[in-house]
Amino acid sequence: MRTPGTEAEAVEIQQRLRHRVELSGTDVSAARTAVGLDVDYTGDRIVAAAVVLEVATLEVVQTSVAEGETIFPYIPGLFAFREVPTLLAALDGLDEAPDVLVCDGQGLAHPRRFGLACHLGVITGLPAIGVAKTPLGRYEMPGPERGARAPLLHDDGGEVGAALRTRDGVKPVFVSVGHRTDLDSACALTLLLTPKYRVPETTRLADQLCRQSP
DNA sequence: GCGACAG
DNA sequence: ATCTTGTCGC
Repeated sequence: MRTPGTEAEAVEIQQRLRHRVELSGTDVSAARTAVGLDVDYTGDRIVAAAVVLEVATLEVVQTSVAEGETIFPYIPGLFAFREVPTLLAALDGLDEAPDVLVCDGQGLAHPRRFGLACHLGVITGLPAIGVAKTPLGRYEMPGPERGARAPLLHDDGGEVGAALRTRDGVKPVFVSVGHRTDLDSACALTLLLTPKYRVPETTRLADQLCRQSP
């Protein structure tokens, strides 16, 4: 997918691709491997990192880094166009495809139900979930214990994700389906990836890796 | 029209 | 995302 020249063109691309999202098919909590994806900005450069973990042990299987130029501006709702090209390059550097993509941003929890995790899932054909640190829409507050969850809501009232508590008494993360899985599986996987910190190990390690790769 | 708005 | 110290708690 080339970088859109205008905001309107970007929206058209999302409208066209959104129908390819599959909302079931894989229990990602049974995945053997999961890849964490994140980027870091430095001036007009962008560094993307992919870290593959074995879900059962949380041990690193492989890492990959790619660098590119920041072309598309940051626009909430179109944020994926800024990061997708370099993230795909990082994924290309992996020897074998991971079982699921764990993205740092929204999946269906997006104004057009097509956030970053949907972009990456549909383009790669791999199961994908979005785990964001802040939500785009409204949400109900889950109970205070790890594992508690409450609906993340679209403006039209539909449930597009979940506010999921990954640590007792700590602000929840915002989980949504990206591609080829369901919300229950996505939340279950997120809990497997958060034994100690609020944010999934996949995302934490990818964040560390791209942050230290100038 | 205005504000809010993933990273 | 980034600008930014010390502090409280497990």
